Amino acid sequence: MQRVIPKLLTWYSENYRQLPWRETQNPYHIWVSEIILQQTRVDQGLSYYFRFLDKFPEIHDLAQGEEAEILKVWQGLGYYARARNMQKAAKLILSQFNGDFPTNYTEILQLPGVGSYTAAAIASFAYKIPVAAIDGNVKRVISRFLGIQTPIDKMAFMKDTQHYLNEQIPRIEPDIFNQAMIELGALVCTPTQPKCVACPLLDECFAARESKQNLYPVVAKKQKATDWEINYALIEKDGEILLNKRESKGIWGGLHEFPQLSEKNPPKQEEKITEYEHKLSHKNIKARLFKVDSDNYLSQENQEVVWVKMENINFFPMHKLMLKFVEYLGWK
DNA sequence: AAGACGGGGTC
DNA sequence: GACCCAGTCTT
Repeated sequence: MQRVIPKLLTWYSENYRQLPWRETQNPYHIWVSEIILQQTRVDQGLSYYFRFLDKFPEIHDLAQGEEAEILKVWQGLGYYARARNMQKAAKLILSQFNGDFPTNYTEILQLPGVGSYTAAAIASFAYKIPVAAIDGNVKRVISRFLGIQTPIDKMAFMKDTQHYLNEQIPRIEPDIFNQAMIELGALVCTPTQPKCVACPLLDECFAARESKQNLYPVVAKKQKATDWEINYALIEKDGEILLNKRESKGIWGGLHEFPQLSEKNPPKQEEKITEYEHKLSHKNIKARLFKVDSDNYLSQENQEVVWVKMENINFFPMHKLMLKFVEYLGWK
């Protein structure tokens, strides 16, 4: 693609979005932005970026923060392992790198929560290291540009594309090349109705030449959501309610929610307060909230419960489903 | 190699 | 309702 790279870079210089993490070479700031933006749209992540850096201005602050404090900043963004991993990584940077952000691809890749894309993004954006950052945007661009039949979610596609782009990426300003490829996928080479007339790669694009833009990228997997029913218990006593902190691994790890009912405390339909359906990419949840008398509630195993004054409930990090209940109860 | 992991925008 | 977003980790 050497012939179209100059056009790509010119297109980028004339069309890029001005974003706060593009105004800095601070590796910590860039790292924060890249983690937030994993599987997350720019519009959705933008306010979190500012709040996160406001709360944790330096790596040091992140390493020493309370986990609940970090999850509270992350509340509502999803994929909460990202937040927990960031603190692990911050601690690792203090202990293994003397508090300085690692400066090469291999070391950056060692950080928890940092995979091949994020390591390449940080290495190129912060240190101008010529390694291709391949996210969903870039995969789509390359899939169409070369007309690749291998599904983009297969390892072979990533491997081949990494090799291909690592050879194509300019040694001068590799960061701009990566930004340009990502931006092209986000603004022009979009999943549906790509704006090919505005594309700097049009002349050499396989899909455009064959009018097969809609046949690429090829995708193998289609994730199907499974059903999940949750029965929560509203247990109140002396102006306090019971909250459970979820275990750190798995869904909503480390977040707080009402205790869940089970065989030991079966739900009574007549005590139902309200119910919500909550959709995740991998789960269709039907959640009900029951009023449970604190005297009749039997303590359950594997629960880390705490009594909380109602007016303090919002100090605890909670998931979106839980927030629906809190809002319904008028506590938010 | 496949599944788990959130929430939200778009068509 | 399906797709997919500046993906990574676990099994």
